[in-house]
Amino acid sequence: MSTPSSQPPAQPTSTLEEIRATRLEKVDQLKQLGQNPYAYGWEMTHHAADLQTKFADLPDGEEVDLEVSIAGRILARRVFGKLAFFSLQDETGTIQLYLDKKRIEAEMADPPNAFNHLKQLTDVGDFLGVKGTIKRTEKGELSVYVRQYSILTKSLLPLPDKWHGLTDVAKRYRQRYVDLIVNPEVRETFRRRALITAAIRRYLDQQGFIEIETPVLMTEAGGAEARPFITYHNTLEMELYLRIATELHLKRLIVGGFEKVFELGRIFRNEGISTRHNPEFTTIEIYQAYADYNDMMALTEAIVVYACQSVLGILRVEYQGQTIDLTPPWRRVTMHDLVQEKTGVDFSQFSSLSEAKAAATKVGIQGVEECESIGKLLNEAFEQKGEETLIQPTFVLDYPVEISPLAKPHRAKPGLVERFELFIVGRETANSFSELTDPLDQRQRLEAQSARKAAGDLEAHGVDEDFLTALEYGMPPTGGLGIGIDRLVMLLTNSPSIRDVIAFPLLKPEKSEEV
RNA sequence: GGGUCGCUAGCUCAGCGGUAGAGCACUCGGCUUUUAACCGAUUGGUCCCGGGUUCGAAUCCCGGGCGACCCA
Repeated sequence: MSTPSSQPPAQPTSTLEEIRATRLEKVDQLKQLGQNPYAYGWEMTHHAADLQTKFADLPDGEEVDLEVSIAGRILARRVFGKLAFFSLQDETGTIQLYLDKKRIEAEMADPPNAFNHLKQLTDVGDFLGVKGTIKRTEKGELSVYVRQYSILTKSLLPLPDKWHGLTDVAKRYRQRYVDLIVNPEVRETFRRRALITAAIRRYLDQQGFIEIETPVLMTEAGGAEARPFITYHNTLEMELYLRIATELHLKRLIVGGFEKVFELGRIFRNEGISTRHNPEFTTIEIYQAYADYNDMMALTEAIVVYACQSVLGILRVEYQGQTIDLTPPWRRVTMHDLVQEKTGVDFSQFSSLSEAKAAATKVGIQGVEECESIGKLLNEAFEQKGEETLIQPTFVLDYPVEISPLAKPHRAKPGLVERFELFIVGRETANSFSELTDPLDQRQRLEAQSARKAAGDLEAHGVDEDFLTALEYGMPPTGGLGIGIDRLVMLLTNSPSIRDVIAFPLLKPEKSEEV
């Protein structure tokens, strides 16, 4: 006895493999119809956002006799018997497609039954090019009333749930392209990041700075205290380091006669990963001849203000529930004064290390015993009691010489250097000095560091002899400034994690390879 | 490095010792004003991996992997 059935039995199509197979069949069907499922291009006249703006005032139910041509990815399909609505997403936003069987089949000879093929052969995720007129539907949705369409690229894999989207954090970072498709705010973050770096370059260009690219591969890491990545050059048969800073090369350019140089680029530090640290990150370092750290403070304010205005248009920034006011001038406070303010201890009074240690212990500073100088103790007290309290932008000035091997001695305060760091939301966002130009002093400081490297300090580096040679030719008085671009972008995009502002952050592979 | 939490269908999640579930997506049928379309039907699983306890483990225990948050 046969089962009376007018319907073909439904095939299982729910697993990823089945969905992919179903869509590959559609690819074949398109080819059989003479349609290329992987087209070569599309002539666009408009983007979604242009149309939404241009026809913002078009009344419900009205059509405009303007032929437009757009393209994008199908994000949603609402299909009826002889009518369908698709949501199409391009880089600028989304717009609805109004797909009417009667109209499409009157306009399109190829393929035959164009409306039915559209229903059967398209999926959410496909790229579609359409031509049509503008109409706001009775229900008030601005739409392109389609005359002709072309499937530009078939998508083989299903997108995440249209309502809940993709929330699994690891998956968002591992498959950022999916994250970008379904989470519009992620695209906005990276668009803003581009606006910020473009604004910074534009500002510096206006001020007469030029950008010069310096080596990433170095025979000796330097310019900062950090563990470097080590790589290997085959034909030279030597180990090379990935740069941990751009400082030493940019200063060579100042020696060479450039007066205003910078580089905005990637540096690499072989250290831990956290919401504030990625092994590769972006800094800008800027050097200006005949300037000092006071000039650099003004430049820092100017750059950050310009970038913020360019991307947000205001200077009061909402960040994770706090309001950060970037209106200059920003607070300037010496490290000594700040530590005294936070702990009640005036470290400039002490004449002996033991005296200072006793006072530091008394106010609850940890790790006092490891500090071998008053300067390190002061810095320890600042990091433990000061840093995280600096929510509004604050320049902290005049650091101990012990932790600042590339900065010029303070012109008035013995034991200190002319250096500042900028803190915003408790995070170090910029670092600057009046650059050390005395080659003999510089040699002493680098050799002391080199001795620490020999003693096993993995964050210390050997002496860069060529850099010292450059200084011996003579470097003019110079102000230097470094800004952490990722942290600035976090602030201006209200992103809690550095991974939110790096398109492809480093993650461990999901499955460990054979060991 | 330490602590806490998480990992179940393509996506979002429930189930917490007794036959693996829901919504969405997919597939099929219907439908010319939807927008999380709707109605009906079908389908879909290495419950992160490996051990152990148990008559029986997604569930309990141990180890491992990956991630999130906090701490150093």
